[in-house]
Amino acid sequence: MAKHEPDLSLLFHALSDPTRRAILTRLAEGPAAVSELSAPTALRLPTVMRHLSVLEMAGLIASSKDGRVRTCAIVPEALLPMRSWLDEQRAIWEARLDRLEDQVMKLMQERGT
Amino acid sequence: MAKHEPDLSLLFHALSDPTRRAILTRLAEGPAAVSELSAPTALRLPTVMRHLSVLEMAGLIASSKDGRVRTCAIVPEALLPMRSWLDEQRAIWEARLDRLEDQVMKLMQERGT
DNA sequence: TTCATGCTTAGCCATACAGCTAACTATATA
DNA sequence: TATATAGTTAGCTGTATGGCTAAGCATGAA
Repeated sequence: MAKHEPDLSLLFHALSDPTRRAILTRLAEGPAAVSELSAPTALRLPTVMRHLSVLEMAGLIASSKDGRVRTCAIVPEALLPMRSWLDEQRAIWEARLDRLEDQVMKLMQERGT
Repeated sequence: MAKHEPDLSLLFHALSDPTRRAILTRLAEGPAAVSELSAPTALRLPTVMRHLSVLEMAGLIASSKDGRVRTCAIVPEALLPMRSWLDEQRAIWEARLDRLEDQVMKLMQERGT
C-alpha cells in the first residue's frame, strides 16, 4: 500500500481553523463572493483572502472571477481523503477494541465466571 | 443547535502533522512506551514528547506512568466529534449537490430536451 | 550507594501563521 | 472621464509550531 496521502496534512490544517470551517459552512449554502464571505467575520478582507487561499490550496473550495467579483464554491469531493483516513483508522481502532474485549472475555472465562 | 465544538480545532490541528498521524497509526496496534514511539521517527525524544502532548491535549491519546516508563494508548472515541462534523458537512454538501442537479434537470426540461 | 535508563524541563532557533494597514489594479457606473 | 467598488499585493507584527541541545529528575539494576 503506497502512502499517497501528501494532502492530508493540508486538509487537516485547513480545517483546524474555526474561521475557515465557518466559511466552509457558509459556502455549503451556495457559492458566494469574497466580500460576502468576509462580511460576517469581523476580519479584514486580506485576512479572509488568506483563509480562502488556504482552503483553495487544500482543494476544499474553488473560485473563479467574473468581472471584478470572485465567486467561491465548495468542492464536495475534497473531504473524501479525510473520510477514508477516518474510516481506516476507525477500522483499526475498533479491531483493537474487539481484541481487547476478547481478552477480557477469555480472562473472565478462565476465572470461571 | 448549540455550537459545542471547542475541541474540533485542537483535533484537526493535532491530525495535521504526519508525525502525529504516524504515531496514532502506530498506537492503533497497541499501547507503547514513549521511547518505543520515538524510535522509528528519526526525531529526538523531547520533540516526540511534544507531539505526544499535542495528541493528549486533543484527547486522541491517554497515557499513564508505571515506574519510570510512560505508556500511551489511543482513545478510540476521540475521533467521534470529527466524524460527526464530517457527516454534518457531507449532509449539507450533498443536499446542495442535489439541489444543483435538480436545477440542471429543470433547465434541460425547459429547453425541451 | 552508584550507575544506567527513561522520561521531563528549560530554553534556544528558524519558520509558519493569523492578523493588520496601506497602497495598487481592475472593472463598473455616473 | 471621474469615481466608487471589489479584489489583490506588499509588507509589518506578535505568537505558535516544530525542531534541537543540555541539563535535571526519578526509578530500577548492580
